Amino acid sequence: MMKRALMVAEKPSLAASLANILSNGRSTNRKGINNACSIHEWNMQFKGESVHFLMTSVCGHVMSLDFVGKFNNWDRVDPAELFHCPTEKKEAVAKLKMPSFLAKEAKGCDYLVLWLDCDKEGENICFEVIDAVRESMRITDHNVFRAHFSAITEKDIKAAMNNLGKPNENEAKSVDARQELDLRIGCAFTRFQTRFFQGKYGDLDASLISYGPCQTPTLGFCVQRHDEIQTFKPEPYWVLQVTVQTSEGKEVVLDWERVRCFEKEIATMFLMQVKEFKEAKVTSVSMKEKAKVRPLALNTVELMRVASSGLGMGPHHAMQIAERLYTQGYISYPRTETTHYPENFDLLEVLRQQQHSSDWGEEVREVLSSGINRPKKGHDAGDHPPITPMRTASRSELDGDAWRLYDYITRHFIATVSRDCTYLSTTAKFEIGKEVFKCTGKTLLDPGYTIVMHWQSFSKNETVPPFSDGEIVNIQEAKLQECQTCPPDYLTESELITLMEKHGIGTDASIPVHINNICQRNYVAVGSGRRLVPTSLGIVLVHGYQKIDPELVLPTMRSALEEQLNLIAHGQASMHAVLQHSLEIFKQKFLYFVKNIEGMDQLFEVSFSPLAMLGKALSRCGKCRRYMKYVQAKPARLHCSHCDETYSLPQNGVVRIYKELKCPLDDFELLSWSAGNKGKSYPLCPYCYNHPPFRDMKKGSGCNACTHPSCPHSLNSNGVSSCVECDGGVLVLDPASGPKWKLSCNRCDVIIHIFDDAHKVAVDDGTCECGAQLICVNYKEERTKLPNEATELTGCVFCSPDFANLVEKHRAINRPNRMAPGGRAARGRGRGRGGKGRGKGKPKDKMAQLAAYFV
DNA sequence: GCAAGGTC
Repeated sequence: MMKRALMVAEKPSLAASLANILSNGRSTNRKGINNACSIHEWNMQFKGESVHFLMTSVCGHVMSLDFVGKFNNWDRVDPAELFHCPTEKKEAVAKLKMPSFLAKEAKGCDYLVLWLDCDKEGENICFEVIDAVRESMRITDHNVFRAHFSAITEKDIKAAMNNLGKPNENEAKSVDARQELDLRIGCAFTRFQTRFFQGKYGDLDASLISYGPCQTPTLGFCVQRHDEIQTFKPEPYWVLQVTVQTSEGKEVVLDWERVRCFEKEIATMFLMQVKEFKEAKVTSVSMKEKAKVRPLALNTVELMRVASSGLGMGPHHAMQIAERLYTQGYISYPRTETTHYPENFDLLEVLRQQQHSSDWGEEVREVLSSGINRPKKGHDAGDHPPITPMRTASRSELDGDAWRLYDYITRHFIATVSRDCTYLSTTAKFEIGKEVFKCTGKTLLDPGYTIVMHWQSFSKNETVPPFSDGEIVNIQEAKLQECQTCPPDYLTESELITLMEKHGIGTDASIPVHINNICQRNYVAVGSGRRLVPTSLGIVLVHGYQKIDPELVLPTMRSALEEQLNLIAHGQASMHAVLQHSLEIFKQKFLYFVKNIEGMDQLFEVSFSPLAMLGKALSRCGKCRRYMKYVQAKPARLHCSHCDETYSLPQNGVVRIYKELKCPLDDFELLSWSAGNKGKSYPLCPYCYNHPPFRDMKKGSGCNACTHPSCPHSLNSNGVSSCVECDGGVLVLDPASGPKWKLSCNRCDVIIHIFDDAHKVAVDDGTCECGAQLICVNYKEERTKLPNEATELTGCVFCSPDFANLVEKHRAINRPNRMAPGGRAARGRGRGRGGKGRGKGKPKDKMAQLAAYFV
């Protein structure tokens, strides 16, 4: 039987190109089970025999790192634990079913050839792929290969195929280490600061106060510029300005060679000296041919810079549009670091496609007829060719921003093969006494690429009148001009991208994400000219880090971390050693930060208002009976200033008091939540919403204990009875506890299990002499445990003899009393074991589920 | 709900 080889690329587009090259255009194509990846097949000689090849791809990382389930609970986990708690790899995008897709295609394969991108992330994905196919094919040292390629060209790809190597485990491990460090450090700091400041201030206007080794230094750049502006002290200075008249009577303003002077007396002295003369003498006229060079081929970072500064589009938005242009076939792959066209890149063909364009066809035809200029030598990062147009588009087929981006990409491409713009730079020097002045001008020789990139062309007034050596001209005016030094302006997005690139913060793909993050988290706002103006939250955060531990916000922190990771990649240190070392350092930094958070808090105090000062009284607290305040600013929440407790609420809706009713479990006044005017509303108890009373009930799952007519927890309904073991306690029937039904008291620690295997249990309308509500139980006929095969029984769990055999009453051990005098225990009741199913899901689903138990 | 990195 013919042997089979599975080949895997990093993304579908690359799999298609590789298959096309390797099969000489003879591959067949089918969709994979996840509908995202295609499989290209053909036969080809390999290792001396004909082999059936399958070329497919992943979509970036197959797996991603996360904490194991219970450590994702912000309430129960101390963020310091995140530095050592267990982690696990989860499928990066569950709906792509990537591991099972790969496993399926690997079945019956004899070879695995990895065509992941040739960088550390790609190396890491190699091992994710190997892990995914391990069960389906026998993986040995001899049947797994790694293709090393530096450009998607026939020459390079075929050479890679003929010279396969092995995946680099050290590089992959360095990525594993990076993932773990980023996860643990980022989440620990984020959770701590979010909790700390959200519990104190009501007008932060941010639901998350995040920290990240990339996003925080990014914010740092913006705040640094803000500080420079704030601390800037304008200084006056004086400029000696002389206007002369040419022989043709034209006025020309000369530039002073000393440029400016910061002392008025001295400047005045120079002026007096100059004033003694009526004429200026031209001492030299020099002319030099200079060039404005054509641009380098376009890569992602440059595209983002231009989109922001030239087109007013944010980098995130620009990349979304670029991606759409790419998938529609208008441009080449838009994520690349490379600024150098591959040797066999058909520049002429791409250019010819554009020659009939009504927008730049004329310029293209000119370039074609005069012959293309060899593009400037750029940098080949070995990833993808530079960004170029792939087919013509007209203004009508692309909408606004898509057209503007396509227009730029195409003009940029044409410019890279156009001539440089050349001009004559003329400098005339003048002497007035001992002072020297000059006047420079530019005369266009050849507009070159600026015809197509017209916004870079010369303005008309840059030419200089034809002075000649030794010429004497009249001085028309000499005066001092008083000026002031100006502060820098806020950082433009384009400048920020340059800074990030320079300091190695983020990658071409993640730079827009980080910038987007700090905007969305309300740390910076985008001002006019796409300048990034930090908000008071952003400023206070950065100043706080600088006060406690400046390294946390330093751009060098990321590169220091990368240096450690490189030790792993180069095999100079084990992953374990590096992780242990770096995690220990950051854990100490974290603990120090927590201990000294007061320093940051002092800054918050000045800019923000404490929760207690904000909001309006809304509903009563179940613990102290005082009114709690509703804080409307994001995230909406309730705050009891007497108990100093904050209760989160469902977001993006309207919260009102609900009929002045109280929750039977904890005496908190009930609220009604509705989504806008026409949206559905449901009642909720603020305490139960934060501390679910039943096991399996997700925090924040909506109506927990309330008096909504259809809510089973209501006293008016069927879920709650009085407890007669204690004074004033309420027995709650846990609707999710069947078939071992459970009633538990919210005041004493009684738990009553009843009617194992009962089909349905409900609290009846009737009341027993002892004061408890009657309980009604239903069995299915075949499973009844009642005398005479009855299927229904109503009675009291405390006194009815009929119930004696069916009730099991005990006291919970170590269960904190929900209404203990010293304040309510934080833990809810009766969440004995984990599990899934009932009690989960959206509020409305849960209502339906609960209702089903009691109707 | 959290990071950063791939990519769709």
